[in-house]
Amino acid sequence: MPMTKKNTAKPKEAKPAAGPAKKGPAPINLVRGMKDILPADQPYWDMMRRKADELSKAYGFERIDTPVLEETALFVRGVGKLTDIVEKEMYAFDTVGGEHVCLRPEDTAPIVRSYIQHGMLNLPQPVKLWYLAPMFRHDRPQHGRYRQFWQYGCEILGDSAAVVDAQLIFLAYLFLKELGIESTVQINSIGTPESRANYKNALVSFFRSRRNKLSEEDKKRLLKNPLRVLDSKDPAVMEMKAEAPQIVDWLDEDSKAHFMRVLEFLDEMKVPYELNPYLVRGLDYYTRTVFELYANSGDQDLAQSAVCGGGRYDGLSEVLGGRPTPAAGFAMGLDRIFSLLKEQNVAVAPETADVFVAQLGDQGRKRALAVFEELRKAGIPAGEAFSKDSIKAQMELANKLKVKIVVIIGQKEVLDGTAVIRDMDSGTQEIVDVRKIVHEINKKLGQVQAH
RNA sequence: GUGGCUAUGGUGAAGUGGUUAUCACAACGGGUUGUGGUCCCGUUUUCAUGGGUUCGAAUCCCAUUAGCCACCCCA
Repeated sequence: MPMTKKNTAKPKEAKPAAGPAKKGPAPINLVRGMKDILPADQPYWDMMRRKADELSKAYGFERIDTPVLEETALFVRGVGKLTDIVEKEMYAFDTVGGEHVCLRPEDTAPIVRSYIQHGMLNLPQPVKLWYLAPMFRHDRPQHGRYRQFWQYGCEILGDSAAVVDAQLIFLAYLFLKELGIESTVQINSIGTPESRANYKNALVSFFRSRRNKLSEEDKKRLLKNPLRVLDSKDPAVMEMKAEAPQIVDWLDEDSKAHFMRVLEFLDEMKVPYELNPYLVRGLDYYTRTVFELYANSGDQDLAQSAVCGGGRYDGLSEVLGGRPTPAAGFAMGLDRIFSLLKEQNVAVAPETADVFVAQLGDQGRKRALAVFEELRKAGIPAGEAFSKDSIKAQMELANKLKVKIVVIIGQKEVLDGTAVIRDMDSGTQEIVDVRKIVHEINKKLGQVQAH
């Protein structure tokens, strides 16, 4: 559906006698970066929603929904003022009441905000929460990257144990696996803010001495967020990286021990992972464990093959004005998983009715309405087209819906107190007592299933 | 935000300067008013938008918009 007409303010009325009246106002299009999830794709989304619900519950998480709109300050402080998300990707605006608000770009900060505001520290710790909701970032759209995108995430607040990190990673891995997507975990530890600061200094002085080899982009990064230089795809930097100081060597003893324990648990749970000393995350709140999950299937070269990101964020609660609260979590990009599911042609069971209620004539229609309702109450979902008069059109529709049997009620049947039951595969029909319709249909469905 | 590629009915395509723009699928209607899947007939809907070059533009040029790819960043 192309058609674009944003700047349509042009006066085009100049020629009134141009011919037959045509074209009303220009069609309204989707806002850039937005996406409709159409009925044909819903089965995939249902699969993901159901799996998220099932696994989260099984692992002791409780659902939470936070508002789409939050105070802008929440993310400026939580995610980090200098991160790209906050600096240039937020849908931020002032309300008529003068509040500074924005569409949430992620859900971890809001959840911590909620944890603090509702005194969840008085609940038995840890508090385990999950969400499945749309997020908003004003990025340049691409396949698998939209301005409104859906995330499934889990957060564990109030627990600093290494096993928590591992369990979250395992859960993310399991979610993908059970949807039929094999993935690999990339993992690293970025220590505490203090140990990281030391490492940053070492890194900066390392690259400073080789400053002339850096691109303009990387020079800027070196000033703003030195860790990100490690992410650079510049071949020159990739080479230098090998000699650059590694963060593992700068970790404090506690962080190192924590990291080792996380890895041990992952080994125990047989989660395939790769240590990636260059993995740093773009959000300021992370401490210690950071990880990303990549789908093995799909196009490996695609920049959007990262489907999940997460880590530990022990300092976030304090930054947001709460008590020190260790925590960790992950966020899963459902739009990307959806594309993978679709590419892999994962079988999704379309939800179709087995029965169709067809009617003929006004009397027939009235009786059919009652029969339809009777079936519904009996737990038999049925298709219908009560607005259509032609039996032919109704049969065509029944055929397209791939129902197994059609109940036909016309004038004659109303007078006789009967109904016609047609087996759509064999084309055979039988006349039954309309008062026993539910029983007859159940019997018939039982026979059909037996084949 | 930067660069590259692309843009033909609802969908997938053909058409690279010359008359009424082609095909398939889909949708809707019909094949004498009580029966689907096959078949036959018909109908609706297009050259993304704006401008330019030309006797003539879907076709060439420019701008805009959008999609995709890479970067940036991230899920």
